Amino acid sequence: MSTELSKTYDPSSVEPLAYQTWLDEKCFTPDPANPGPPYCIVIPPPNVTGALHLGHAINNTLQDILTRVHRMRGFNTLWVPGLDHAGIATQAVVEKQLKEKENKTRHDVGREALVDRIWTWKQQYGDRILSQLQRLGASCDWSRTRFTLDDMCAKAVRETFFKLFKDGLIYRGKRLVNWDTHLHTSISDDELYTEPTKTNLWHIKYPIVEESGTGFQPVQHGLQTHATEMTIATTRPETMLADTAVAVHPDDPRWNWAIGKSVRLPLTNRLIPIIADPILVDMTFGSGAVKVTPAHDPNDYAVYQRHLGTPTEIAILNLMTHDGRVNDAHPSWSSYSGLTFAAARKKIVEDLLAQGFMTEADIKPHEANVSFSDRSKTAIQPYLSDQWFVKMAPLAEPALEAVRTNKIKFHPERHAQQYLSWLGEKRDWPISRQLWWGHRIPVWTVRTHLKKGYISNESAAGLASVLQKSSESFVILATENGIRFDVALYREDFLPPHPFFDYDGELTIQICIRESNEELEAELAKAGFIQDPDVLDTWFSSALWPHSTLGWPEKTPDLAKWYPTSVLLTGRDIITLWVARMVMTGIYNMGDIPFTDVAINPTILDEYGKRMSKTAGNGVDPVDIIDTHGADALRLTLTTMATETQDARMPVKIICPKCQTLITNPESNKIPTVTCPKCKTVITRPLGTTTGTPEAPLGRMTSDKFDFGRNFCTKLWNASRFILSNLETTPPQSPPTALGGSLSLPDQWILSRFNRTIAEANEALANFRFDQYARACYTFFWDDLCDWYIEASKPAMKDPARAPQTASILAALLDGTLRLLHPIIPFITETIWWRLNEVRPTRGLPGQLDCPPSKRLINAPWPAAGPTSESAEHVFPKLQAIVGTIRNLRNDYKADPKKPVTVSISPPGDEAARATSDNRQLIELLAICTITTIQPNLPQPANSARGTANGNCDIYVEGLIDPDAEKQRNQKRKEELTSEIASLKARLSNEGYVAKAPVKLVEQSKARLAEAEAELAKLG
RNA sequence: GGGCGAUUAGCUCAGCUGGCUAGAGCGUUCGGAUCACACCCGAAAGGUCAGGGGUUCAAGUCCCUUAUCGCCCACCA
Repeated sequence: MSTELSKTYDPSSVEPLAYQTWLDEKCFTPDPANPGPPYCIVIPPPNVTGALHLGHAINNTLQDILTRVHRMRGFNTLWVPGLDHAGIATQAVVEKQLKEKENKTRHDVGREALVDRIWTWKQQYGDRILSQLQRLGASCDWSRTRFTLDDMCAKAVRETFFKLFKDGLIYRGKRLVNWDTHLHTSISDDELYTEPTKTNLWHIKYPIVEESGTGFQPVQHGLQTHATEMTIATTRPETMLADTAVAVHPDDPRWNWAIGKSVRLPLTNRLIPIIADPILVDMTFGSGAVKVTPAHDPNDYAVYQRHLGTPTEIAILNLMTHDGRVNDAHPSWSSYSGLTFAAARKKIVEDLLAQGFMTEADIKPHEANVSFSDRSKTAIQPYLSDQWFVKMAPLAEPALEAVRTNKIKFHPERHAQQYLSWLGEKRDWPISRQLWWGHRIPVWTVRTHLKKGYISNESAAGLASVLQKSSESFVILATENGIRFDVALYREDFLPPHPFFDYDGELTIQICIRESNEELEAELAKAGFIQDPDVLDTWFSSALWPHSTLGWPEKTPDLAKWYPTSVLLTGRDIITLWVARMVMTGIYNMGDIPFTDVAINPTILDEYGKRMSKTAGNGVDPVDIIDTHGADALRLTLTTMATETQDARMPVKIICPKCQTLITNPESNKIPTVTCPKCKTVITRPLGTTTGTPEAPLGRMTSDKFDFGRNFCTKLWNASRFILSNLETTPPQSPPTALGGSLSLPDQWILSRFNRTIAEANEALANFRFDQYARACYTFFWDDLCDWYIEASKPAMKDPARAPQTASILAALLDGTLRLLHPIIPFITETIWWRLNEVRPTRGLPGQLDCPPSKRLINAPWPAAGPTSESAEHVFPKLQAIVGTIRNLRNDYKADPKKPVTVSISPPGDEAARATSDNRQLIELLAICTITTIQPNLPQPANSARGTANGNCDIYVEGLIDPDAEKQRNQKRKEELTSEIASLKARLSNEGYVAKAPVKLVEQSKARLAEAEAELAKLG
């Protein structure tokens, strides 16, 4: 097969071949036994909710860059790919689809069937995601692909849960969840939307009474007569039935005298205390008195928790049934029980009015933000429920320490703040979810009665037999009255005379089983134990990702080699949810941090400034871009966008599938189709998981931002073709590139620039400044190599004496450029490399680029930075400026583009004159001119146009006679110089400047002033 | 309300620890089918660095403040 490069660059013919070659040769699959220091990245596992968008593309491109760079640097490099089951989100999309297509709820199909359907979905989108990553060029080790629900991860999840349970870090507690009273399910915050809703603010009078038990006497306070009732304002009057306190601000003179007294709750006759709570109550809002309904309002629940265990502890009453009606838990609610909350509100308002606790004037229109369920579109209710929690304090402390002591570093650093402040709160982590898609909580529970000395009833007797069978595979926890009854121990201790067996009374017994064990579970079921129906928060499994993917809890060679991993690359939105938790579980399970660096990549926004997201449906499929621009172009463009700022905006257009017209993408994602303005085709918008129909084909997206990358790749392709064609016709110098003292100025300059670029790339990569890395390579290749060195090499290549060495340098530079760029644009560089290997198998730079080169670029060593030449980098730009000045004059005077002009040059001194003379040919070629004289202090020839390069080198172009143009030029130049002189003079006459600024700067200013004045004098 | 960030050329963005003529790509204008490349080459125009204060010999860069926008978190009885 020929590796010859086609005349035009076509990514679609290059990319699949290169990728397949890497796969075939197992370039991505490392062996832990191989030499080389470990380098490992674990992918932030994409959710299987849908396909990847450009946000994922940038994240994965950057990971691939680090992976490829380190592979080239000789590290034993592993990039672990994988997927996240994304509990709530995935179940939600499948349930939504079920509803739309079959009008069924999950209860209609049942747990097992729903989970099967979700697996089907996972298969479809999981495969899609992996193929997207491959199109992108990700050099992941696909043989190690993980999924957060696979057996390996499940084992890690079970082990971690068991460990936490055993250590007493998992407990059962109450929590307010968002309850969908229509679907009878709790839903996540993500599935809520709030809408300003017109409602009322009801002002209800609560009579104040002396402390409970002393009768309902209106309050007299000292000599002053205080109010005998409190007016509280509420948007939800129906919840008053479950009020358990009224809160006021302790500093509020209107009410603080009443703290410790009570109110008689209207309609129920219950006495509830007046308490002080400076956090809940805003003195400036409303009446300054707030009703507290802990079971039905998140803020009020927080009040309940704050006062728990203090003298002002308050009660908590749940008013609601699971379908959103008033329950019958309290006798005083009897006239309302069974009513929906809406109906109860109506009746309560009527009753309050009738009984004089409120007048019509106390009902005022109000607009409030009401939360609705995205799925059922009904108002959600806060609902008190039992949940599992992880205690954070013991886990958080070492995780905080790891970042405080710089064992883990964030890039950019500022993101550590978010991590530290969130973890610092140490709020317990609710880990149970009322879902079916996820890791089932491995706890079996029974409520039973124990009698002293023996387990009394049948189910508990069954327990005894279960216990006999099991080894160290379970932990028992027995609780009563919300207090942990400490009997949690291993089996060998779990025998009489353990205090457990002396307990007499009702007990809730929880058994956590370490590993999946069907036999044991069957025994438990027989003994009346029921497995918890809930599943774990999806973050519970992803928190283990860096060690679970490497095989933990088994002691695998992978784990030994690659844990801790090296860098975690992710978006800033999950620093708390994910990064912090990985650090905690990593330290807890492994005794060591999961990674040493956390690099945060920018968030990709759409053209309207909204975050690209799967659920929002404004994501752009990277494959769309790969099809229009190529994967390398996509990668390069994204890499240059990876700056330290946090956002990157991405304007996109929809391509009309019929006429290819580019259509502006509408902002609202509620618009499902667009119409092509040209051919009037109706197009389905590519929103998340939408697919086209025959009537409305799916549009695809593109963006001209990626022209940047495509143009660069084309340029690289063409320049390579040029260099290769030169190499084909020039005999190789042996040994490869003996770069002796015969180097010309351009040779020295370009090699120096090359070495500087390597150093810049290294530094940028060390700082995770991917944009700087890409730009350093871009500038070197295009501006220096193509625009100057290749042009300068053209005459050299025609000179038989100089051609072999020039060719060797070109070969080395192409080789080095390909190595430097490979991590960013792997496909095209690999393809060119193959051809270069054929055309010039021996090449290199001693000590920098190895020779013979490796067969595949992906395995080629990263270039070592060589010496730079200060003098070459000082002198060559002066020649560039001379060329620039001549070109400028040619343009300004409209010289015939093909005809050389006659030029004389007056450099500022003998040394400059020599350097100019030495490179006369180069200047003549690049500026299309013939140089007649190079001499300091040259008077201006007659009929010549004048320009200045480097501030002090006069250049005269003869034969360009255009008095008007000259006048205009001179005038403009005079103005520039005059203003520059004025500002320099002002600066130099500033005593503070001359006294305090560095001497070097002052000298420079003086020199520049002299130059400018001299030039102005010449202009007359 | 708390936190983070942004505001620099028409657009999208660089500009590190303050240093003297603020850069790039695209777009625009002018010129160019030259034997690597028109997805190209050469040249040019275009910016009181969001507004206002302050520190300093010197501010796009540091500090304060105002405005607008974005994201994350907490969300107002």
